[in-house]
Amino acid sequence: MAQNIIVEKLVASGIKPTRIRVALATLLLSGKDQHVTADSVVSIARQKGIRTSVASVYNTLNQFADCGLLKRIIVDQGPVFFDTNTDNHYHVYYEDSGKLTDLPAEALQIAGIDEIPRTGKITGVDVIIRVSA
Amino acid sequence: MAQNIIVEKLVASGIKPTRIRVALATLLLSGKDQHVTADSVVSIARQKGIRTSVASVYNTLNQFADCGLLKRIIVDQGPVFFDTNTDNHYHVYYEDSGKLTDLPAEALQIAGIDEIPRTGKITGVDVIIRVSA
DNA sequence: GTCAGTGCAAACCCTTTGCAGAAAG
DNA sequence: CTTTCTGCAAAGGGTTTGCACTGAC
Repeated sequence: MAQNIIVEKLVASGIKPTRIRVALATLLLSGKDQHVTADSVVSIARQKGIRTSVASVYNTLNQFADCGLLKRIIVDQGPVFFDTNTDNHYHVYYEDSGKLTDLPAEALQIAGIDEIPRTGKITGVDVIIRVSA
Repeated sequence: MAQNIIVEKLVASGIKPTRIRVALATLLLSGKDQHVTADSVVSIARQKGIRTSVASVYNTLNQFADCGLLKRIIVDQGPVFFDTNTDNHYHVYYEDSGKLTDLPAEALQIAGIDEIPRTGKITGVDVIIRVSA
């Protein structure tokens, strides 16, 4: 079991590895990249027999996102997506289906970011390519 | 009065120029670029003595956005921003204050968009630079 | 007189919060 | 024991919807 690796990952991020946190981290952080919503995580978790609640899933996802284990992606006024791929990359959003796909950082070359007039430091560069039929 | 220019602009966009639509279009489309929310439009309108409702403001803003007179900008799970600048351009979002500022298209050079693997056509490229203190 | 447009309130979706019970050390 | 975590239900913010009324041709 890679359970101990998951636990280590949580501890390394400053998160106490409780039952729910380990369970959700196992679902989300040990497989391949995926885009989930709070709702979809509740479904997936229950399907796997993990007894939990909406509130706890939100708590956990927000914690994971705040400490960098997940990335929040906002595409519309609907639910927030959480991306298990935390590398620098971009997104393609299919407006018709609501599906979201990754775009590796190499797919786009963006120049000029450092020259942007601003006060404060850049905490993220979100790029969403919207596509429809 | 530039009222007739506003009416022409609505008609040209396929929108029947009713009382509320002309009033809001006058507020939004005749001055300089601004970022508004449904809520802020209700306030501004009432301040100017325009009697209207939340529902009508949403209806109107959504219509304007759907026909290209306004641009929707989604920055977080809060209210949707409507941008009166419909030119191709990007945004800087100040996470601490919730303020949004424009970034002219020339500020960033983005290469590779046309080569993105996709099905369907690109309806928008949203770029948000997130900044915090 | 017809039909779109408007306003109000209720409904809606997603998310957060308050609080009591459970679990962990 | 104490403290944090969890789950439920209720509240919250933003947006949309249902429906009756208004108003323009």
